[in-house]
Amino acid sequence: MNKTIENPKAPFVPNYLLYLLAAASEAASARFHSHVRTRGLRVPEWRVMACLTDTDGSMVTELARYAMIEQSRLTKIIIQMDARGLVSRRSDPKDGRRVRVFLTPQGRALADELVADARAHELELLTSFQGGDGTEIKDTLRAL
Amino acid sequence: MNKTIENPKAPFVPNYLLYLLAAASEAASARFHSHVRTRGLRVPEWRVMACLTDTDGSMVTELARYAMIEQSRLTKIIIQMDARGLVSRRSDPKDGRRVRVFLTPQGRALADELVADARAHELELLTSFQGGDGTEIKDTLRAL
DNA sequence: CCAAGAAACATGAATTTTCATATAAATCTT
DNA sequence: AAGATTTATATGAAAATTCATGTTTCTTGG
Repeated sequence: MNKTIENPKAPFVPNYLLYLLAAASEAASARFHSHVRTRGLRVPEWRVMACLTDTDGSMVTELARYAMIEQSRLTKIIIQMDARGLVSRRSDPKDGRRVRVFLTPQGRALADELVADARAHELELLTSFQGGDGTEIKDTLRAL
Repeated sequence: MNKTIENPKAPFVPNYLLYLLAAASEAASARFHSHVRTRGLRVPEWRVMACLTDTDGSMVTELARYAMIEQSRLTKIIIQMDARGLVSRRSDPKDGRRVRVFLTPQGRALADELVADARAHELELLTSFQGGDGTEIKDTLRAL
């Protein structure tokens, strides 16, 4: 009874969409994430910075949604980043409950640099693995 | 139709491949992951179970690669799952360093059930969002 | 206007995760 | 075959994350 010859069932995991998505995300990100760490940021911090380059001054809850980070976790991350001088937190004058988060000049400098690196890395990925501009993959991913 | 003219500052994040990958993975997984939790498992535990349905009896390091979980973390997860009776750990008689991990009957029952649920969920996802069998998306993801 | 409820953040305790390193068993070297 | 090296897993302390809930500040119906 040789299992290899007999084996009628295909493995589940390597063909499972959610696994492929997670694996692709991991694989595609690994190199850049380690670049991020060499710049002294952890991945969630980088996400926050990247989001802030788009929506500087957004409130914590908005930022949490945008960066896909749970709120209480984000609060703690932001407090640390504030302490490191990467962002500043100011309460919204129109609504005292809200805390708006801004990049500091130092934070912006780092963010801009990393965004540029990210763009370069993305370009590399897309050209080396697909040749195109990624429109197709991206549209597919957006559909999910 | 020229985005650049209408909106000179196109946002970075929503068009960034690594973000789209992470977001797609999150979004696609959210529902099923919460199903997994209702069955009393955390996501990494589910990953371990799913991998073991494919490669029951694999060693910790192999399992770590397959499940995309760092080794020392996996060791701790497996120890917990062992305590809960979901898996059993036996050292390899051929190589005393290795620890082979097996699903217990109880673990296998749960795993089989969840894999079936996962397949059903995957089918739902693919038909509702694409209509096809997902071959195309999957091939694209594998390429990354 | 006031009380009740909702929204936005913060907080604390329990749990997980990470990172570096310890331990132990095989393999290689000479 | 002893010592050195590598491989496999475990462990411990520090740090991060989760979950439930607390606090403060708006909002709204009566």
